[in-house]
Amino acid sequence: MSSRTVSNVVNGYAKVTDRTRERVQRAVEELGYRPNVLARNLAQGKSGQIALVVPYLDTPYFSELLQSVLRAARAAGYTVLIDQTDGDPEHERAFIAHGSRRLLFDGVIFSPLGLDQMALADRDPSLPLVILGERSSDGTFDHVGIDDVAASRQATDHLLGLGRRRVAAIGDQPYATGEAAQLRTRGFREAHEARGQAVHEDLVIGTPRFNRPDGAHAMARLLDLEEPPDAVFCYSDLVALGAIHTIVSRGLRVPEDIAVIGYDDIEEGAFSNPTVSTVSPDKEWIAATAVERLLLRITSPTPPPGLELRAPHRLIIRESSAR
Amino acid sequence: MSSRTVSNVVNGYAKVTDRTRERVQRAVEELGYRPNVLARNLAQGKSGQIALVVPYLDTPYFSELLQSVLRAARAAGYTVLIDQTDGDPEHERAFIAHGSRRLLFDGVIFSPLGLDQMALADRDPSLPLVILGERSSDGTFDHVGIDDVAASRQATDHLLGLGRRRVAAIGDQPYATGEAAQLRTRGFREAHEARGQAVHEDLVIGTPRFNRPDGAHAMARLLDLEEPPDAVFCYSDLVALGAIHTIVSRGLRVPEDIAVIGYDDIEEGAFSNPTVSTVSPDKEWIAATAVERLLLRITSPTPPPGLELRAPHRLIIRESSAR
DNA sequence: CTACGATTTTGCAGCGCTGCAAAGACAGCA
DNA sequence: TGCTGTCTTTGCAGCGCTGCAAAATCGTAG
Repeated sequence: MSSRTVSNVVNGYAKVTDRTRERVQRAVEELGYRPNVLARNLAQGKSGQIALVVPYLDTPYFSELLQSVLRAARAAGYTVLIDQTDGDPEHERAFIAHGSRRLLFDGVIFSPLGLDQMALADRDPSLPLVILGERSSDGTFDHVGIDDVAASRQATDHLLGLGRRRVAAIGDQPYATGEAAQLRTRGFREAHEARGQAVHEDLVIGTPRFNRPDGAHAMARLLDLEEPPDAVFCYSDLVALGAIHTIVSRGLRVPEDIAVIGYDDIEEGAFSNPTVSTVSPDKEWIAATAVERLLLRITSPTPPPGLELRAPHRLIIRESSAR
Repeated sequence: MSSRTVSNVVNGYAKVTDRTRERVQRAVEELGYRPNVLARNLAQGKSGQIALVVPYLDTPYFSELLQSVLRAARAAGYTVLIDQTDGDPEHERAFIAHGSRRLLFDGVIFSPLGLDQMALADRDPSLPLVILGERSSDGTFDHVGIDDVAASRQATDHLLGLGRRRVAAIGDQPYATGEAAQLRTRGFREAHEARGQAVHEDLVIGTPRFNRPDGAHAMARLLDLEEPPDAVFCYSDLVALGAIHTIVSRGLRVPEDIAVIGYDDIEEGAFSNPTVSTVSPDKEWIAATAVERLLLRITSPTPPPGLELRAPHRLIIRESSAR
């Protein structure tokens, strides 16, 4: 009973007689043998791990996503290693750049924040990569995300359809790394155009990030205007929650005085007061697809073409923008 | 220039002449050499990874914790591998039981939910382990957590101090795996005793988990009572947010009609409407201490004694229980 | 110029597994 | 019984690194 035979049995590989299989299994049982993952990794040159790299882990959107990624990876026998970049371009680059720590993981699902399209191109081409969010694929990796422009157009149109005429947008980021924000702003504008309405440029507010304090501050600025908005399209649910916090603390009502819609559909928005209307991306679909494509990329002998994968999304109308 | 010498330089080890060091570094640079982590792992029998195992990753408390753990681990040159157990006892056991996948990680920071003290004892004793939450140490692992009884006593006392006389508790779990809940219930009772008040037994409500829907349902049951409570101590902030959601949707006011206090101090509670009073455990301290103890346990030749480490906590009073 | 101790470099073995190809076992048929 | 073809088992090499001990080098003293 050679070690090689044991290996065959343990891995379910190859042709093994039922008799041998049983004998080995009994021995394994008795001796409490456990295969050494490290040795297997070395011999195969693979780690059986994938990395999920996101800017912030305490952002509900990402932690909800992480959960789904974890599930999908586990189903395929992979473990998940995580890292948070804080949006730091250097840190982000290190992860995808030439080799770096490589080998710890067989592939990466990456949600870039600080890296623009240029920096993304300069990467280790042998590292299987799936990008989430708003960088478009250059053909060497897959990109999974919803159609931001369309979703933003729908959200904005919903507010305009309510009869609101001074619709604000919170979250614009008019610089190279703010692609996601810019797509949403584009959708915001398209919705106005489609209805023949002019965008109130003073109501388009930028924020450094997409979290609660950002939303709260931006909203305060909007309320300080001579003519405050009567509706707000927020580029994330957290921004929306921050904005609502400010509105309410100023004694105004949502949605009566100001209607609000967010983006991401985090659970929190379904229980807040008021509940928050939102653009709901299908996170389960995104996670499952990202993992599936990544594993394909890892196991495929020839690199598959880089795909642009559009996840489904829908508008969820709750109290914050009810009629 | 042997491979062994390169190894010495790369690891900063041993006595190496400046001249050799330089020569090696130049070569490394030119050839773009990267050490193979997998091989090093095998040779050393370590993986340089620690695992963080929690019941739910989309719970803000855990994702905020994860973030701090990640930071601490990274500072020590370790990568973090995560797993979510969904509170499944089998899954939890597999992680700490004899060997299991072992070797993928050098140690585990574990927040058990489905495992009682008994099951916890039956584990691979060679696996460095730090427990978070409410299992007490049996001397072979460290335990990090706040003093739940004291914290709960303080929270309840705060409500009683507001002059409220019908104080409810949401989150009790009177079964083996509900230790955390039971400690909080004990604190709840102690606070009543200290003030010579009787606990209204019908106002102590159990919940299967500690999330928003649980809080919302439990609150609905409380409001359906003949004599509803005028204050509620919730065993998590999510429960509190769910409860507030129900209260408000029934047309009642927080804190005027019902005061609410939660537990965990998640960011959400600072921006909700109303903002939520809470028991704030020092998460940064917990994460840093857990990682520190775990690494000590991993690197120490003789296993250090299992410590009970009490993290600091404080009461944060916000709108939901303002006077 | 040789000898010796101290320091740096090198070589070898081995971590435990898998890929590959050779060896062995077995069954069928002449 | 002997031979062939097929299927199963085995042995060896090697993944790339580190621990250990031997070999080489260097500096200094006799």
